[in-house]
Amino acid sequence: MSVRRRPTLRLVADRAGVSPSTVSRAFTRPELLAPETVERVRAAASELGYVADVYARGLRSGRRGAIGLVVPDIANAFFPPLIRAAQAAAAAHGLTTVIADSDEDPANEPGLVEQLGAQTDGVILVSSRMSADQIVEVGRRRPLVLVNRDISELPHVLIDSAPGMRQALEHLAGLGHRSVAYASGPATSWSNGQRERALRAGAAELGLRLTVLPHRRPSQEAGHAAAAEVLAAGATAVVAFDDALAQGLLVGFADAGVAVPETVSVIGCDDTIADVTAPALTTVHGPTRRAGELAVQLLMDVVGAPAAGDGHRPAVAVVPAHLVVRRSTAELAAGPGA
Amino acid sequence: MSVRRRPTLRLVADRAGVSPSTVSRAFTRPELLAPETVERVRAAASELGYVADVYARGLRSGRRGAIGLVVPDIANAFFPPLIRAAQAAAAAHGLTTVIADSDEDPANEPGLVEQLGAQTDGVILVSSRMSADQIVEVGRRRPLVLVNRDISELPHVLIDSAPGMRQALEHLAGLGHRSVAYASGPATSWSNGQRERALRAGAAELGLRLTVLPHRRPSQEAGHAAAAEVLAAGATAVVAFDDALAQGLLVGFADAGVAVPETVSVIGCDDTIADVTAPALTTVHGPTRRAGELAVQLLMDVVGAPAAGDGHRPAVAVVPAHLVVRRSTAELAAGPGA
DNA sequence: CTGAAAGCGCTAACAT
DNA sequence: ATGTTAGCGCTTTCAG
Repeated sequence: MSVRRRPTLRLVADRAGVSPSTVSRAFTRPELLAPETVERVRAAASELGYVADVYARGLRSGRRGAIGLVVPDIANAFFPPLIRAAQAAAAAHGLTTVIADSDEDPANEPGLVEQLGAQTDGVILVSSRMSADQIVEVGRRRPLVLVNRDISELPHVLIDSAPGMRQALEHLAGLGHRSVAYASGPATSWSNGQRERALRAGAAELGLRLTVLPHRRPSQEAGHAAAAEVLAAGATAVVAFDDALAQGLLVGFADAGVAVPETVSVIGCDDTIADVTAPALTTVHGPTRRAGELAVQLLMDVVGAPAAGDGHRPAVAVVPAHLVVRRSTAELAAGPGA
Repeated sequence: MSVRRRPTLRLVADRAGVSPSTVSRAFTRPELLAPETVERVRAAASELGYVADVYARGLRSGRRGAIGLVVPDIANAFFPPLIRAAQAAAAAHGLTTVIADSDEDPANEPGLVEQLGAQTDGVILVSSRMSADQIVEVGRRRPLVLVNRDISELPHVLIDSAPGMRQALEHLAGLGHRSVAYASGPATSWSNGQRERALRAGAAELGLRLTVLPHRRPSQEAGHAAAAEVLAAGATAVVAFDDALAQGLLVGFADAGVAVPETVSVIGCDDTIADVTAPALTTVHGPTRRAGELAVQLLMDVVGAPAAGDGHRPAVAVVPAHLVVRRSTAELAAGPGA
């Protein structure tokens, strides 16, 4: 049970009858060696249970073999799929992923990015709450890729809700709705701004009346409180910033004795809890996993580039979200609004 | 934008007019230095933006400054709270946390534990699906702490559902129920076995009839299918292995036109989605966060022990789960059963 | 294609 | 209380 010392490269070298450098090359640049040598070394290594020491390698080579990922809250259902995808993509490049959680506090982010930056080859910052200036500043020191922040100085991937928002409006219009409310999310959220803009544009084009409700924290409680405002606005349908807010609306309407979807239709966003609600939420689903993969890819590009950013402008990837119709939206029946 | 070289300890030493070892000590063992020296060194360091290189330090000292955490699936709502708590506890010890995801496949676990073991000071293996033998084997090489696996050879922390199960039964009995079903989870799950045992014992003592349904994957679909079996068994209440299964039951009953909680009461387990369902689930809540903290603490003990496990038997921590009453359980009204 | 030699940046004896 | 010395285990020129 006592922790025995791990075999070193030197030991493998002796056993295989070669020099230490050859063992090193057998793992890092096998193409430089005679195939039979590679095989002999590998055999010796696996007999001994040799695994290269990540720290020694990192020290010598400067490559850390890891990437960092900073999210506001692992427990928020939006992030884990993205995390998993990023982790898988990183693993495909032979890299470990270190995850940090800023606990929803932007003040924690610089330290986290700094710390992870020091022990990884680069970091992916997801849905940062920091100001653009701060982000650019931390991005100056080490390779940094953003997700869901639109800052041209840095490479980033954006989940574009606009197409989904547009589809939501078309769906509603097709069901006969004429007056729609938007239950806004946080004022500082890039995604919220983007969603509101898409909704305004779409409503204008489709001839729908759009009432934008005040900014709210994306929580169930906040959604509950918003239900009355939707009714007061005379809207027969509501699009919410995210599924948590939408779920709150569902409960709010239920408590007020208003039937969903018979009397009012509800659409969420993010598709995080949508199939667990009653009724199942019609929602805008974003390709979160794809975003995670792309972020890793962009990071690999930055890390790979010799003197990044001196000639090229940062890469940007945009992935579109789309509507998923479930049970919380329906044809406008009689005429309950006003 | 190009990534400039980080300042080294040597540089700080020159600027502060001291030797490298003094700089090192100023950060790792300041109590050995004159306070004014410590301050001078720290000032120089922060002017330069110096941060110790984790890799060089790890190589020299043997301490990695990190712990590993292996879970079956980050996207499963049960794990993130535990992860966050463990991360916070580790950070309090000055340690980073590296998370790995076995993707629900026990075959991935040994490699992950091995890999993390090499680059951390020890690993926490949560809800492992490996056989006990395999676990003991991987635990031989590096410090390992288990969560929700009861293996006496290794330190572990268990979330004990028994008290919660007992309370669930008492709650049901108090509401007039006499016949209860248990919707089992995976056959290989330690937690499932524990829950079933507690239920059998409790039912016997309270004079309730208990029908144990066949093992199922803990998914919503599986729960949906189980609804009919509950009715067929003549039970007026059902306890499910977890909330996903319970949610499936809720939907299954709704589809069958059976009212919850009026006609049948439903109790979940884990409290992962319980406040989002309709009706809100009465469920058994386990102190997941506490379990995460304790796991880190046990790991610290193992890591700290000079020659671990040669005299002492591995430490074990057990934390009890308890019932949280919400809206999916109610008094038995008329007499619908049979 | 393979080996010898020189450190990466830090910490831990060992000396003062 | 601080400086000196010697590497941790690996990769990487530089020579063959």
